[in-house]
Amino acid sequence: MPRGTTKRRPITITALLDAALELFAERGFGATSIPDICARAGLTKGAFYSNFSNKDALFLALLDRSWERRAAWIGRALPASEVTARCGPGETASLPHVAVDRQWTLVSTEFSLHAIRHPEVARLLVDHEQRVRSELAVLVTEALERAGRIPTLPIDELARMIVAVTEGSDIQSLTNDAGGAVVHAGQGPRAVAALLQHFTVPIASVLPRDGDAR
Amino acid sequence: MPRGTTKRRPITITALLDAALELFAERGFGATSIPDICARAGLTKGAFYSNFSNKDALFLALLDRSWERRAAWIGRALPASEVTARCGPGETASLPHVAVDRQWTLVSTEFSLHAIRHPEVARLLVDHEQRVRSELAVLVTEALERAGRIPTLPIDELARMIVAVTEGSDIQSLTNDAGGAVVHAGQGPRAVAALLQHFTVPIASVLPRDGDAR
DNA sequence: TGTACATCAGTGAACGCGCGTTCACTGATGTAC
DNA sequence: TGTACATCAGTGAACGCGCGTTCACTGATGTAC
Repeated sequence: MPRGTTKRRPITITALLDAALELFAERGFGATSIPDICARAGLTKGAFYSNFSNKDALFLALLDRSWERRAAWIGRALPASEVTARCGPGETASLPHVAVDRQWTLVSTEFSLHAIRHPEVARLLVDHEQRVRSELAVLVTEALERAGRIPTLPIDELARMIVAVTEGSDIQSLTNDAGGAVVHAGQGPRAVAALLQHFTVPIASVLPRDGDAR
Repeated sequence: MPRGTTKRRPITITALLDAALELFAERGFGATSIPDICARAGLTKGAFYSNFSNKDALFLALLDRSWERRAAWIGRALPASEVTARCGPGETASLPHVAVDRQWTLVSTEFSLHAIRHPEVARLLVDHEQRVRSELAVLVTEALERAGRIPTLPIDELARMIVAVTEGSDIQSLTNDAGGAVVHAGQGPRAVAALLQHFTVPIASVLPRDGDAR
């Protein structure tokens, strides 16, 4: 007599989430119906209601799953910033061009709009963003250390600005090249570089030099 | 025998656009139905179809009207930037806190998502953003002149970054304070200040000084 | 200014369709022995 | 390993509702004289 979850259930859930992610990116959350999602997943509507109470619940489940994947976003954003931290003024022009993740940008922006309109979702999102910023803060600090610089404001605030400028310029890039397959990050990395430089100082200007009296 | 537009029509159109703007901000474009809009405007569905062919057409008309109002956004963003341009490094902490326009941020972000998904709308949006950046460029240039600085990259690219960082941090601020009535712009102005400082130099370092030989 | 009348703009009933949701059912899954 | 069977997970038909859209109509608007 089966009690716990059977092996079929996670397969069904994955199929539904995959289908929903595709459709939310293609058409948007509001323009996607439950029958649409089931058809794309190759399942019936009953399968949907057996796993989620409604479209909002699926949205939250998708949000949960997507958050794990956002770690990849940080990995993508950081190499560019790292290059930057080593650069002097005026040398930031040749940053590597990072491709924008169209699907993630569309869906996460829609998540944000949804959160702004539903305070109980916003609380979840704020918690998540805090976790992402913590991870980002570690990576930024390491990159700055290697470049011999330290931040002049709380690292969390710096991370906040980096996230804001990246998301803003990702949307801008997608609008500018709405039809194209591969979209590049436009001015984003350059602006991040400017932030990293402006809100840090060389470590030498803070630490006592060799031979300094104490 | 009336031929042109009667005086009733613009009143009806304004009522429909006002209602749509409110509802799109409250619930989002996809979650707002045509009957919703008509009810809020105090009109019947026939009035809607007498003026617009469908919800997309109304969306474009609203976009058109909202663009005029975005001039106000520039006026709101600039004073903060202007203060900044006068500041030296480390003095950017006390920037005035600008309130975020919740309705505009929500609707314009949804416009952007809509444009990314519909290339023919994206073309309209790109044209508009270009016009906004031109206006912004003039204002930024003036502010920098008063501060005795000149940009080290094309002014349009600088304007692009300012728009990206402002929009990104507006959304972030709204998420962080989703319930509140008045939302402040968070790290946005500070990041703009950093950009203005990083991508400009004092005019004195470029112009020949008094007494320099030619 | 006033009246007659042509045209316009919004009304409200009607329609068919697809949505969200429910539920009796059946085949799949896993357990006990 | 094999069989019997209890439970689970997805099926698919059914439902009522509200959506988008149409259209004959009527009161409002503006013109001609």
